[in-house]
Amino acid sequence: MPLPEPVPELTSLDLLVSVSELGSISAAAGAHGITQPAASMRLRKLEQVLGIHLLERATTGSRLTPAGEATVEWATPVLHALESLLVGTSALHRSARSSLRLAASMTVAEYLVPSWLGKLAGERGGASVSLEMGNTASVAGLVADGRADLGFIEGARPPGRLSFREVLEDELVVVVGASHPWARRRRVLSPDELARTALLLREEGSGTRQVLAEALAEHGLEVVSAMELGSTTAIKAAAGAGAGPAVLSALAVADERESGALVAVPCEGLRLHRVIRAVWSGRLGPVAARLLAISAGRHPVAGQG
Amino acid sequence: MPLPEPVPELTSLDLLVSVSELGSISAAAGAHGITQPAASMRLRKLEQVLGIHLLERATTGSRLTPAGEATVEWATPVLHALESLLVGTSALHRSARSSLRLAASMTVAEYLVPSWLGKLAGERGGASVSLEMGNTASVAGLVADGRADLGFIEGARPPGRLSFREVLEDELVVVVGASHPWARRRRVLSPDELARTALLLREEGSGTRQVLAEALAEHGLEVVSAMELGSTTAIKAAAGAGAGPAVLSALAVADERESGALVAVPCEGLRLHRVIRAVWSGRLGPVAARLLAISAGRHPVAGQG
DNA sequence: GTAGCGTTCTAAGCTTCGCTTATGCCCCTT
DNA sequence: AAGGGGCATAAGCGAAGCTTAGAACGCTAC
Repeated sequence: MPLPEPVPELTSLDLLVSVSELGSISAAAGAHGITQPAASMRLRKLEQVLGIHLLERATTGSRLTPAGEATVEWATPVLHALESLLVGTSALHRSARSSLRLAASMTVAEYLVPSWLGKLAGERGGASVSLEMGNTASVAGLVADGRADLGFIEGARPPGRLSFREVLEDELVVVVGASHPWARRRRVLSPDELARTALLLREEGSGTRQVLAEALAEHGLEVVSAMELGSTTAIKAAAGAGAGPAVLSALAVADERESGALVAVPCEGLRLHRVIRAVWSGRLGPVAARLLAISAGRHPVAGQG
Repeated sequence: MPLPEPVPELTSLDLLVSVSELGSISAAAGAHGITQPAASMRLRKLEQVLGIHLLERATTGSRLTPAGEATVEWATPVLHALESLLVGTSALHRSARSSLRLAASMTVAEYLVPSWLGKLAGERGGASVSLEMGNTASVAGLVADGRADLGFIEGARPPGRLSFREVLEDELVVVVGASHPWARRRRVLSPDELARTALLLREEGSGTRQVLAEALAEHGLEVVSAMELGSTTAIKAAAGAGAGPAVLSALAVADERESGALVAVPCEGLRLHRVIRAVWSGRLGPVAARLLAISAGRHPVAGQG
């Protein structure tokens, strides 16, 4: 479902935030490395795109209107989320030398690493971090080979003589779109019932699917797929549209559950837990140790509520 | 602190999400109303801006690389936050006729209304909602005059014969930047101590400042301002930079507390609560009733933890 | 009161970027 | 073997955005 046009520009939203902090258009322009007329035009266009007055301009500077203040408040989470994206993608460059080389499973890399790196950057500015994604085996391999300083794996205990530490617990949850009958269901789901239902799943080989299959296998059951999709996003979109139930990591659906787009269905009698552990080899450097401490800090519980 | 250049385009991120859902560049192009070469160019540029390969192109369609999947996951919160911004700003148009006319105090309008409207839109598509912002008195006036169907006010009990209902409780919290000494403080803050400290505040007349002043007045104390700033954002930025403690609504600093940019300092003996109430006059229409139900639903507790 | 500084808008000119149309190649399917 | 879907390339056009330059306005200090 594409965005409605027209869409405000990220740089213009950022510029508006700067105006609110600095008090004048020209100061904000300077901070962004553009000229004052350019900044003025961008803000005028932003007002036009949003259809509201954002600034009260005066020859002594510019103040935000109440609508402008609200827009700044609404823009802040957009820009924060963008920063996470930039932190994550920039870590994915195969940079030659980095002060910290991470390796992580998909779930950890996608949902946890950017916020950890954000906190790390908040404390020590100039740490260049690289990130490699892979399954548990390949992450363990990178760490064992010394090609990664610190790794994060799911489920299995680390092989060999790697040091490890439990970081947090993840849990798979059954989710459906808000329009699905199960969204209003009160009874707890039984393993049997889940196995009789066609589910939205990743292709064979996905770690999440494997955990689900093993949990069902303990009851002598097998997964039935309604549709095999290529990405977590595709599964979430399909489930949200009511295409059926899906089983995903609680970390992956935290946002959608909060916004109400997806509803978790309580489920009983299945071992859908998995532990996320940090692994490393030898002695940790100072930056790696700091990241480990951040990652093992308090986290919102990924419960099934 | 401006964004680093270059910044990815929102429409390109949205396009990437569509590719991940639809499985091909040309299908995504069609969904966005642009031609296939244009979509191809945008995605190529996005890859260049982010510095990573996002797509595995083939003559049978395109699949996301692992890095592409992660990018989609990271883009999703950006786009969700953007949708909230668009919902909020579009409600601020003074539209001639709307199926629901809201009035709300700044805090409610900024931090709660967009998510309520998002949920409302999720259930009933075509409700056009308008939003007016103001202080408690003006909101009550709009509702009493029949120029708003439903209002949300803070603190005071609604005047006159308006119907009302408690929606949630808000709380003011003392926050400091992560580098401030109080961030690592263990002792609880006393009213006396708070009054002896110069604080970052809005100008006189702000509702938040008034609540703080009244709470201190109960102890015979007065607020001391270190700096008077024009917007909540400016205060948060200054506090985050370590300029001093600020006192803000828990709703306003929820994001920053989660990200660690701001730290709440426990505080004892002050009445920093305020109740947020919905107010209306006469009989509620179906859309207004639905929004009221959404607003009075469960919410994350705005505690002082 | 006047000079000066900082703020804003306007205007003109230029460059650059992005989209569309048209075309060719490749691979899978029938 | 032929057709269709999907992606890339090339050319041309149009528009959008930035910079430089100039002018008006208001506050402040002398």
